[in-house]
Parts: sequence; structure tokens; C-alpha cells
Amino acid sequence: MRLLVVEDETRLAASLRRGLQAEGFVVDVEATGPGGLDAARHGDYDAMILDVMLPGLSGYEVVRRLRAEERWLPVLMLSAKDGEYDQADGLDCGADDYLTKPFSYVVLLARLRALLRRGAPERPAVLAVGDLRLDPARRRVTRADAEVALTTREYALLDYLMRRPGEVVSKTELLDHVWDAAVETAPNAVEVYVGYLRRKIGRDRLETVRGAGYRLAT
Amino acid sequence: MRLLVVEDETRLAASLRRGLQAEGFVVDVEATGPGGLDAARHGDYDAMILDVMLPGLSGYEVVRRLRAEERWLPVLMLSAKDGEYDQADGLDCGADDYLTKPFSYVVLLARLRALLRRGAPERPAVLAVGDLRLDPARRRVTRADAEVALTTREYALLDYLMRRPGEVVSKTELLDHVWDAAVETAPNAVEVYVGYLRRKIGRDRLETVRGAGYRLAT
DNA sequence: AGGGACGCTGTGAGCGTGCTGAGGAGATTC
DNA sequence: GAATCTCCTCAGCACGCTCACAGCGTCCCT
Repeated sequence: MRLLVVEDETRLAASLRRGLQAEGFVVDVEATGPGGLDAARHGDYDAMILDVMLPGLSGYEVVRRLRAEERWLPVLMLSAKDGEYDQADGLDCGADDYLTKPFSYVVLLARLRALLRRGAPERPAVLAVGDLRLDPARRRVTRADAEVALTTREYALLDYLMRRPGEVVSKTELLDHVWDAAVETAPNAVEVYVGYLRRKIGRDRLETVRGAGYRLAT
Repeated sequence: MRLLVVEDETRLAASLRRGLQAEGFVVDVEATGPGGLDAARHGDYDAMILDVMLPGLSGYEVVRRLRAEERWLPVLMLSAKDGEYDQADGLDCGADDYLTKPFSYVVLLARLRALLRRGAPERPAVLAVGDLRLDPARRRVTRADAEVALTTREYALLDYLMRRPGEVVSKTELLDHVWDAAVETAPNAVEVYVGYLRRKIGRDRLETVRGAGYRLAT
């Protein structure tokens, strides 16, 4: 999952990056309104965390322009203001959720997950495909009720695939969303991790579609 | 837009009904957990506003059961609690948004609109010609509901033809679009692959127009 | 009916794509 | 500082897809 964080307070930005990366997200940070807008336009992110007070262009304005261009990526707004009308303004100009600073990290994560779930075609709190279950809140995976131990990368890969069951997902797409796009990673890494996953969740769960990508059997 | 409000405090329920109706929504109110669950199952609502503290069945439980039944209508939870973990729990058990009492009516409306805006996620349409179906996202082809296994090239060829059903497509055009235009490929390759396709999707599906090209029978 | 152009298909070589085991680099733990 | 874990690269291997080739069948025109 790729996230865009637009925040000009460098300490908060760094802390968000660290925390979200630890959860397995791929995180890019922009510090200005125009920079964030540009990144959102071209970056192919799964969601965006956006401060209201930004140099160059306010968060409100960034969302408004994105929506005007028919870009619908989920946007979670952050603001120091907490008057109710400010909140309503943020939502009405196109944001999907709103948090006031100071906010709790746990709440941020929960709302972010809710947001990502909402954007997906189906949005169970626990993802389930066959006897495979993945609980994003607890970061736990079970297969026929037996727990499966996964590393961060394996988990992120399975998470991404389970949000698109039955669909073919290309190696490039996986590299963009599960790996860090800034780092050049060989496509072979995907093959290697698909191999690891197959050993843990069952060989036939994860089909190879030659020349196209991988598909999680439904 | 039809809304379901599940709330047992009659004064709050009445006020919500009045306010939302004034905004043009059609509003039904249920006062108990089981009643709300039942209404959500059968009512065909566009969204649901759900209190956590309910007689009979808690709001958490109602959402969890709905999601377990694969019902994905947007749910906005209301609660008097405001501990951060409660909020996280509500979202993780399947709600899409969360408000704590007392809440401002303006905020409620804004969040509701944000929720409704995230309607059905667009999914690339499935191409269908006769009993032949091609799903680009799943990269899957079925003929009379039976899956047809295709190689990359066969799939690309069928994809191109199915986007032009009934039209005559020349071999040159196919070489340009389905094969790599930069690489010089013999026109015979097209004939070979048309042959393969015919064996898999049915001989009469793919007509030869001598001297002009091929046509997918509609 | 005959000839020529066009299209079809079986065969097989070449190579692209994906899988795997081994191992090095970096982070973390004891 | 050693042991462990995780991530990722590399090289070798195997499968099966792709396509050229050649021979035959089919269609159309005279």
C-alpha cells in the first residue's frame, strides 16, 4: 500500500513516515501544497494524509483541485483547528475523513484502515479468501484457523493480493505498491516472495498468469 | 437516498429524522439492535446511521453481522464513548466512520455526504459477445460459464477482437496492435493464432473474410 | 475445369519467463 | 561480538510459449 503524506512540520512528518512504514506501508512525504498536489496527480497512491496548513497551497485547495480533476484517492485531512465548521468544510470540499491535532496514533491508523477498506471493492474488517483470513487490525493471518507467521514483506504482499482476490496483479504493480517505488527493485524479488508465500499459505493458492502477473485463487 | 437510523433515544432519533428529511433524504428509524439489523438486511438503504448502545444487540455486533453476510452498505457509527480504543474498535469491526456524542449536526451531514460519495468503485467492464465473456481485471475468459485457458498472445488477440465485435480487423492491424509493431512478424503468425483461438472458443466464432481480415461473430 | 492466390495447420527450434537454492548485506537481539 | 532474522541479488535450470517454415486445402476467377 502506497501512502502520500503531505505535512510541513518535519518532526511530525518524520514520525508519521516511521510509524506507517513499520506497519508495512510504502510512504512518500511532501512538504508543500503544490508539491503534494503534483505527487498525488502522478504518484498512483492508495491514500493520502494531508495537512490543512501548508505553504503554497492549503490542504482544502489541494483536495478541491484533485476532485475537480476526477481523482478519487481517499484523503485523510489533518488540522490544528477544531471548530466544527472547519471540519465540515474539509469534508465538503472532498476529503474523506478528518482528524484534529493533536491526534492519537492509534486512531489515525484505525481511520486510515477504514478509509482503505472503503476504497476497495469490498470492505470487510477481516479479509477472507477461502480458508485464509487476514486481520489488518491485528496484523494476523490464519489458514484453516492455524496462525501463519509472516515477515513484514510477506504480509504486505499477501495483504495487497487479498484486497484484489481473483484479479491478476502484475509484478510492476506489486513493486509499486508493496515495495518502495523510490528504490529500484528487481522483479525477481516478487517471484522470490511469491515463492515464500506459497510455502506458507499453500502452493495452489497463488496462481501464476504467465506474462501478466499473479492471481489469488478465490 | 434512503437512510436507516438506528437509535433508541427517541428525542435524538426524532431530531435526526427531521433534520435529514429536511435535506431530502428518505429516513426510516429503528430503535433496537435486532430491529436495525433486520431493516438493514431487507431495506435496500444507501447508508446507515447506527448507535453503539442499543437494546438487544450492540451497534458493534450489528455491523459485524452485516459484514459477515457480505452486506457493504456504508455505516456511520454514533457513540457516547470517546476513548480512542473504542473508536478504533468500531472502525475495525466494519464501520466506515465514527462520531462521538455530542456531535454537531453540520459535521454529521458532512461525514454522511462523504460516505455516500464513495459509492460503487468502478470496475472495468466485462466484455461480452454471445456466451463469450472476457474480464480484463481478472484476465479470465469464459465460454458458456466454462473457463477457457489462454496464453498471453491468444488472450491479447481475443481482447482486441472483442473490443470490435462484428467489425472486420485486418492482419496488418492485428500485427500492429497485438504484436509488437517494432518487430517484423510474418502475417502467418496471425493465422496461426486465429487457429489456436478457434480451437478454444469455437470454430464458428471467428470468421475469415478472405482478403480483408477476421471478424468476431456477434 | 484449371490455375493461382490466399489461408490453415503440424512440426520443431529458440528463447523468454518464472522458479529455486545459495549467499551476502544490513538490522536486531542477546 | 556472535547469532539470528529479514531482505534482496544472482545464477542456473526447466517449462512451455512463440513463431518460422513448408506442405496442403480452399476459394475465386477466368
